[in-house]
Amino acid sequence: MARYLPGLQTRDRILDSTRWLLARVGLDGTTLSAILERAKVRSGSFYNLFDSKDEAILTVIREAINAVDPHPDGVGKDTVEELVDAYVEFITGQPTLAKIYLQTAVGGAMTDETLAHRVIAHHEARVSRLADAIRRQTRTSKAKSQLEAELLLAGLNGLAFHWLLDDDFDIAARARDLLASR
Amino acid sequence: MARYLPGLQTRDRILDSTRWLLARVGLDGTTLSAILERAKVRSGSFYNLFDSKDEAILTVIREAINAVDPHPDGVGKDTVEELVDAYVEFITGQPTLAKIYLQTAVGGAMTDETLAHRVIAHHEARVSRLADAIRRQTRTSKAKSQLEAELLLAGLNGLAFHWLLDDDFDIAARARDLLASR
DNA sequence: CTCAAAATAGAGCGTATACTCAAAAACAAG
DNA sequence: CTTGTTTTTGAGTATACGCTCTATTTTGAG
Repeated sequence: MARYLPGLQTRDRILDSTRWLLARVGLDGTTLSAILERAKVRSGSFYNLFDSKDEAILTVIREAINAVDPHPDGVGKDTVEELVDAYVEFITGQPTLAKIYLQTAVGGAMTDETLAHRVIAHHEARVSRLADAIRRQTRTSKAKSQLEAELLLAGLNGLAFHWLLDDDFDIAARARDLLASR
Repeated sequence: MARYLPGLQTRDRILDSTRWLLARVGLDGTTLSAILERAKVRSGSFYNLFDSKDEAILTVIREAINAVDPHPDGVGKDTVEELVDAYVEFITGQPTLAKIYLQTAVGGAMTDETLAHRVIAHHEARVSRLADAIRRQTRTSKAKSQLEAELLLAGLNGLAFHWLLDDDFDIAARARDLLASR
């Protein structure tokens, strides 16, 4: 058995627990004791692996932000439809991370400035990638495709927002409608 | 001086304080002592006027949800443009309440079930009102205008979302673009 | 098996929170 | 002014939080 494996395993258990709690009960509900109980770990072990409770939480949130951007290798090749599908799949397939992502964005809690910038940066990256795809397919001007991408992504975020409120909302169908209505 | 006036005034001060704090520091930061300090009220007075801290917070949140729906008298008359303008004005003019509204929607914190239903109900009311306006102007079918309204509102929510992240984002201009792109 | 390093356990600490309550103060009608 | 009511005060309580620390157990290479 590799040497530092047990520690890494409990670290994973802690992050799993934190991720689960963040999505279900939000930032408030994600208390240390809740994390510990779910991860079956005692506080001493926790503080051998993380400097603070916030470190565990920020680790999970960063992971959520990164997860919004799929297939980083396919930049410059994918179609608009593929990008929209990828977004919907992310939202519905990983509602846990999706919720955390949107919660972080709306902010209020977790007043970490750098986190907000990170979300903005990711948002802009997704806009320009979408704009590229639009430009490749429709050969519109750069400014126009940028605007179109911005509006499309706003629509998708709005749909995600609605879906989080209402599980029965058919986000995939509405995303297709959104694409068709362009 | 009217009899129960002083009590009502401190009640207002408390709600003002709560509203301000909810928007600036979020739900977490809105502690009792923060509310008390800002309202210049001691805990005893607070608990003469509210049963709990949550009661004050929920009062403010309900107010925020209701504020999303402007001019309830103009139902059946307003144009799509007017409704979109009203939405943008609400968001930019009352960012405090807007932020609380979106935070409530994304949820996580404040696990009040009835609150989520309230947000959904309001959302649906706005969709159908928007759909009516669309129908009046374009004479499309009921189903089609309903869908169009849903997508338009999703777009607006997405833009609001972006604006909350980034103050410099020109939500009014983008909302106009969104209208123009239909 | 031995033993040093790694990992866990869990009692305990300081602090902040929401909330209570008895007493004092402010107030307005008679 | 007197009096009963409303309002405010602020010390005090119980609880939950994040976190520390030492003792104990587990681990795995030699």
